[in-house]
Amino acid sequence: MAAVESTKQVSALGRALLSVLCRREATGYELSRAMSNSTDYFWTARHSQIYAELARLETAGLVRHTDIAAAGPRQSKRYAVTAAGRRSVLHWLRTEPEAHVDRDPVILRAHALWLLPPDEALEVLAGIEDASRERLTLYRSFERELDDDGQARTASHPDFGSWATVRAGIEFHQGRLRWCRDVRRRLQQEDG
Amino acid sequence: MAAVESTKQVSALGRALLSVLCRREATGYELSRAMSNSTDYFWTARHSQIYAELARLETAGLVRHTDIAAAGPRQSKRYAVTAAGRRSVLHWLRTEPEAHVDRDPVILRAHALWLLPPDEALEVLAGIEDASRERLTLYRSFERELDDDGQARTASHPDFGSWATVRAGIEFHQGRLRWCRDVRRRLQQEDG
DNA sequence: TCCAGCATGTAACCCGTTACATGATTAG
DNA sequence: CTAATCATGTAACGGGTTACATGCTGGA
Repeated sequence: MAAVESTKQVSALGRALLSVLCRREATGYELSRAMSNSTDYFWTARHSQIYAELARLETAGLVRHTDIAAAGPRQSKRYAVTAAGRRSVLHWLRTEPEAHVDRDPVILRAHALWLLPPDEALEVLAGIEDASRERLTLYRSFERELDDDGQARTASHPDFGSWATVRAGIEFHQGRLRWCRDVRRRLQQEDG
Repeated sequence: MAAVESTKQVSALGRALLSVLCRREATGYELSRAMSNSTDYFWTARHSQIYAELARLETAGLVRHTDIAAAGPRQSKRYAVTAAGRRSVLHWLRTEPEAHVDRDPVILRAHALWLLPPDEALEVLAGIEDASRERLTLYRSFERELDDDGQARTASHPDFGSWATVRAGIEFHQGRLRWCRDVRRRLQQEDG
């Protein structure tokens, strides 16, 4: 008798958690620390969501926990992917990429930018530019760390995944800066 | 006595709708046609959401409708921004840009890519690349149309806003293609 | 003493998607 | 005759954020 392989779909958050747990075992708290700041250009989630999703993954048989002693009042739960969990990640990687709708507030502003006088529009643009520059220096320092460590060059090492996401962040913000330059040029044509 | 200026915050969708209505009056149906496909790299929403949000904007006094004859059984409602609506858009444009968390499925895949053997990872990458190339040709044709029309050069013309969003889409996918190239190189280093 | 960090969890709420519902006109 | 398009709307549900709750340890 084959085990009942989760008929239910794993959510995107579930995949993100599994994908982290494929690297190393972790508690919900550790996962939430790693994912509640979006500084690593990967995936964000709050602890409230993570604890709930871990429970769901466990009933689906994709992760398993062992109780460990903890500093706080409660016991801590160390989660690990099961064989079925790893299989489900690999299966997902082999399926067609899902469509992505991005609702980016910068794009909203861009769409309404014509309503502002050019000099004010330039200010808005400068704000966007500053934010992207800041992100860029952050991601670049991450990339340097990963490159110095060397493991990110090995395609089968977890660091390769980290490098790939950080690189995507870099490329994104470089693109955004180029966009800022393009828009600025047109605004200045008008202004000058 | 000054009118009670909406104490409630306008949602992102609300701002998107106002920003379209600042260009031209429109019915809910027209708005939903314009926004239900994400082909113009601006903002997406379903009609169910749009009709509800328009009602909210109206009670907040930011838009106003006039009934018009329609093809269907119901009357159609043509919406227009009010002075307060236009003010609220301008006010928002002058506030600090909000942070954006993007949960991009491509990034999720990238993070887990090390789990696949290099040749399969290359296939995944090729799929991502194809999707971005397709988008790029679409957006480039939009940009050409806008540039041919000429109005997009005028910073105070609505087309300037369209051009800016389309340009952002182009820059985004160019960045993504560069990313694909970078990742592919590292994978091939491993492979070859 | 008081605050930060550890370590869970629950509940209320908002935003977005999917699906249900209605009914007229027009093109095939 | 049938399907698509016009043109609204409601309801159920899932994902995500914010806020509430608990209680221990270690440092300022």
